Amino acid sequence: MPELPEVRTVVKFLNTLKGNHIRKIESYLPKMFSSELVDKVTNEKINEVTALGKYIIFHLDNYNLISHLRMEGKYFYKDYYEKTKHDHVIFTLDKGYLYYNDVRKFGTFDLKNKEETFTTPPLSNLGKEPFTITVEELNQKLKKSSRAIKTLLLDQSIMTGIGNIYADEILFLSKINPKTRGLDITISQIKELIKNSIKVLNEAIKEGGTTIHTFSTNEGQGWFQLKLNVHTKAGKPCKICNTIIKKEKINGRMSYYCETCQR
DNA sequence: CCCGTGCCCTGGCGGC
DNA sequence: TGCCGCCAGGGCACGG
Repeated sequence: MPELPEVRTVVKFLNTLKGNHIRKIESYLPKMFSSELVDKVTNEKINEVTALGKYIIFHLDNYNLISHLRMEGKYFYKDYYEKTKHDHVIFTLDKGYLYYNDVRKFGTFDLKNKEETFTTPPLSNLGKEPFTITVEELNQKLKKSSRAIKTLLLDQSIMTGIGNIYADEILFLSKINPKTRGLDITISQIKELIKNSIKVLNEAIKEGGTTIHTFSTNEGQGWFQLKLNVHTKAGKPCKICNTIIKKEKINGRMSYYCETCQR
């Protein structure tokens, strides 16, 4: 499931394609990529690809194409044409083909005029990334909520970029129980949360992301799964204190944590 | 306004 | 061995 580090990895790869025009688009899933999008995007040039949280932004000539991979969306580039299973959108470029592949069909595409890109949903709903949020800004959002900190870390309108894997890892490093209410989080804990969010995300970016289910790119898979402390470690001993890692659903999201280290 | 729930979708896995 | 049923999971619509 692509979170900020995986999206950064994909964007790095997509930027190798900039300068290409999108000469033709085949959409096999109009619900995901409508014929109106096909018409508008055809013949536009990919000038730049950037990321915001978990969103990919293709900067075209007249529009910005916003892509979200959700659970299993992937981009593949080949210099030849070969439609495979679960390829839903195929972009013919000046040189080669870009394939959008998505087993669960959860991914989304939005097309925006340049000036409305960041001022309309979905991007206008996002909080800052952990790299730029301040302690005071995060405090303002957490202190009025009785929801669990795990849930709040997943709320993209508070901070953007963190998903289920990294939320568990960040809480472990910060020694915070995932069920702690937002309003019970102290200022020093907020400092820890921001510090560890940056640390975990940067390390994961360095590893090319985390491959737990199927995340991969043309560059291959990511390797951060080898550095996970708690996520997917149910039944195994905590690396710090040997307590067995607990697996528990919190507000509908599977969560992994150490009951001893995270109080 | 705030929060919880259900939905989208399909491969993989547990159970029998 | 084979088949059925259930589950994961990000973001959004909806309802209390």
